[in-house]
Amino acid sequence: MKLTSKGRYAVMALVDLARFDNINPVSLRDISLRQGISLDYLEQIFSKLKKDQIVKSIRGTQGGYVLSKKPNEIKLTNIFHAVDEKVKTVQCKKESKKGCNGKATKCVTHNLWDELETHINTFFEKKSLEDLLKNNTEQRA
Amino acid sequence: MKLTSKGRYAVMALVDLARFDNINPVSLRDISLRQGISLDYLEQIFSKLKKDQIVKSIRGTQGGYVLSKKPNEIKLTNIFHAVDEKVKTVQCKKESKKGCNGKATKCVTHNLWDELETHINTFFEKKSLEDLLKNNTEQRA
DNA sequence: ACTATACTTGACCAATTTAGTCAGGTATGT
DNA sequence: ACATACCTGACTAAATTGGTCAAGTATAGT
Ligand code: FES
Ligand code: FES
Repeated sequence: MKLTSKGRYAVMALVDLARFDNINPVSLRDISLRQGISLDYLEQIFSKLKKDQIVKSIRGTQGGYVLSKKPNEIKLTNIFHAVDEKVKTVQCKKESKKGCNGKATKCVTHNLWDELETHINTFFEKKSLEDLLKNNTEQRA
Repeated sequence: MKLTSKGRYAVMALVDLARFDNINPVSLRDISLRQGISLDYLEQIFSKLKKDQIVKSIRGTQGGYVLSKKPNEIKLTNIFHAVDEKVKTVQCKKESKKGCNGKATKCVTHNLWDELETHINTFFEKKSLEDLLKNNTEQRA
């Protein structure tokens, strides 16, 4: 089970954005430089974040991105959903009654993986961008 | 974040084994048929489980595999460790002081991913094979 | 009006990982 | 002897990841 860079980068970038967008929009170039993430890759990520209305874009010189909501309203769940970083523990179709290897019934471990998925998602639903900002300033103090 | 088949199959196979090894060793062929997992793939998995002393093997006709420990002593952690299904949320080296993109310090989200990793591992440390057996017989009742 | 900045879109790709298969072995109970 | 079933290592097709590249479009400042 591993977290992909896309998910990790999305959160890194948004924390960066949240810290610097107080006055002006933040350009992806700045985030790219500060966080060491490829600019081209960031553009892909932000187009998805925009589609889910987590950020707003301002074009032109001095343009950039701004958060659409307050940091405490942006949960990790929302971010991950936007960039298609989903937790997937089972292989069987969720809706179907069929099991994972084409069996007629759900396999012996199906419930376990469901529990696991819930367990992980709970974490993502609790954590907001604000939590991360707090954590970060505490560290610097 | 997704669970690989190897990890899922390992647990499925061990639950199956735990349910049927009361009297005789269980052959991989039986597990393969019951669980719908490729025999060749199961062999790879069981060689790892054996290396970590989760199962014992008995060769020859009427041979097969047996659990080395009681179901309540086998945690998911042990199983996953054996088959190299590890939880990996950060890209940076754990021991190194350096961050994930070659930066001099840990990135703004490092602590978060660490927390996440702990959160997931806690689940794996709590759950034992026995829990799964119980769950399964309850379902059948 | 021009230009630099910065968002926008879509195609493309190399490297890695996954989820196996295949081909041979070796040990052992009957 | 022979069938069963473990054992070992090499190999591979397909998917995923983590990007790059190219060609735009919109806007602020001069
Ligand atoms: S995981 Fe859903 S049936 Fe096996
Ligand atoms: S995840 Fe460890 S430094 Fe970024």
